[in-house]
Amino acid sequence: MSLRVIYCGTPDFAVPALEALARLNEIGGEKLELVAAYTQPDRPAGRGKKLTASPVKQAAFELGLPVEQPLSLRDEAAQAVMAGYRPDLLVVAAYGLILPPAVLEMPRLGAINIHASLLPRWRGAAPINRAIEAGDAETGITIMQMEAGLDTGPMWLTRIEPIHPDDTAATLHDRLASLGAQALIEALPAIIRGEGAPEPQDDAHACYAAKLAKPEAKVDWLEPAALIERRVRAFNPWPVAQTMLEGEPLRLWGARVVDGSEGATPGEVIELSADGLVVQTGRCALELIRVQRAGGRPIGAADFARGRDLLGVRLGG
RNA sequence: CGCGGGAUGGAGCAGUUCGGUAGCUCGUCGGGCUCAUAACCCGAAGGUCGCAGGUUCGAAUCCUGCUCCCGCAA
Repeated sequence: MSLRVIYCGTPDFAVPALEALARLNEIGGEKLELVAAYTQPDRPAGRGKKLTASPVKQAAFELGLPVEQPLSLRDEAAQAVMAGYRPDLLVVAAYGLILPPAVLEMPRLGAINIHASLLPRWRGAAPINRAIEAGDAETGITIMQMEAGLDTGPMWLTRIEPIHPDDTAATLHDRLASLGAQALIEALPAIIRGEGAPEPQDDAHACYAAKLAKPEAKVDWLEPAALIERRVRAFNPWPVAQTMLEGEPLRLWGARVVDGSEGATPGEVIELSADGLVVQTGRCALELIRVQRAGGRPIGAADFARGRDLLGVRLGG
């Protein structure tokens, strides 16, 4: 007997699990057959607006997998195409398209999802970023059975991952992507054999991780330094915390909380330190360690400050 | 052909408008001062000005082509 699997994913996060699946010949006593990869359609992206294939599409191409990129899975034609692959199981990771009930019910074993948080906390699109922004001490991976609701399905397996004080969304993302692949492989045998039952989520403890939006990246210097510092890490590598300096955007890639100065205006540069520059906030101050101006690469804030007269300058606005 | 910025000693920048000695803040090295120092003083080394071609007596600067980096927008 063989198990026919369709993989659905789009960004980098979904690549390690796809590759891990591709390396397996059998699982849970059954022959594993990856029959197709579903990913979002190519979109104009980057400078020059060139059509760009998703990371999952590129990975699938290298694995020699058929790739499907429907605009939606709500219409019957797309569902018929999927049915043609005769899937026994859907594995979904950050796919970005809604799977309607007809799709969830099509495979014998349904659809399972790799979610980058400890559900029911941080259901939704940006769990990694929101966990850092909120200052969570730990997060993790949940392998869950998908149902119609947004990340509401019962959980097969949970893996915890600590959030380090210097973690950015980029570093945590990489660890979780890798952990997600491991957790998937670990959870699959029981799922395939129908052993045990997934644990329902406690909706009372649910919270939602709203998708990141560019406008959020703008720093409000009236906020506490601790929150701004978490956002600097949560928004790295995208959309990147940002402020305005003398009419030009300045992106913040690294910062740390330090003592503030009495009487200083939030947003004011109150000190040039060995590592960078210190900016007053609503509570305490933020020492900028790594910054980037438009047109330039990220550089140490101390380097940035060289040759510039920044003391007393007001950021933001 | 989406809009735009940039490449100048090890770092960050000015100089390009209007062609004429390679400059600033640091760092490095040497020396001095100091109980001492990331402080201060004196001195030195270090640059094919992204690449290629063109104009010119003369190009970092003007013209043409190319490479690489990046912001916005998606």
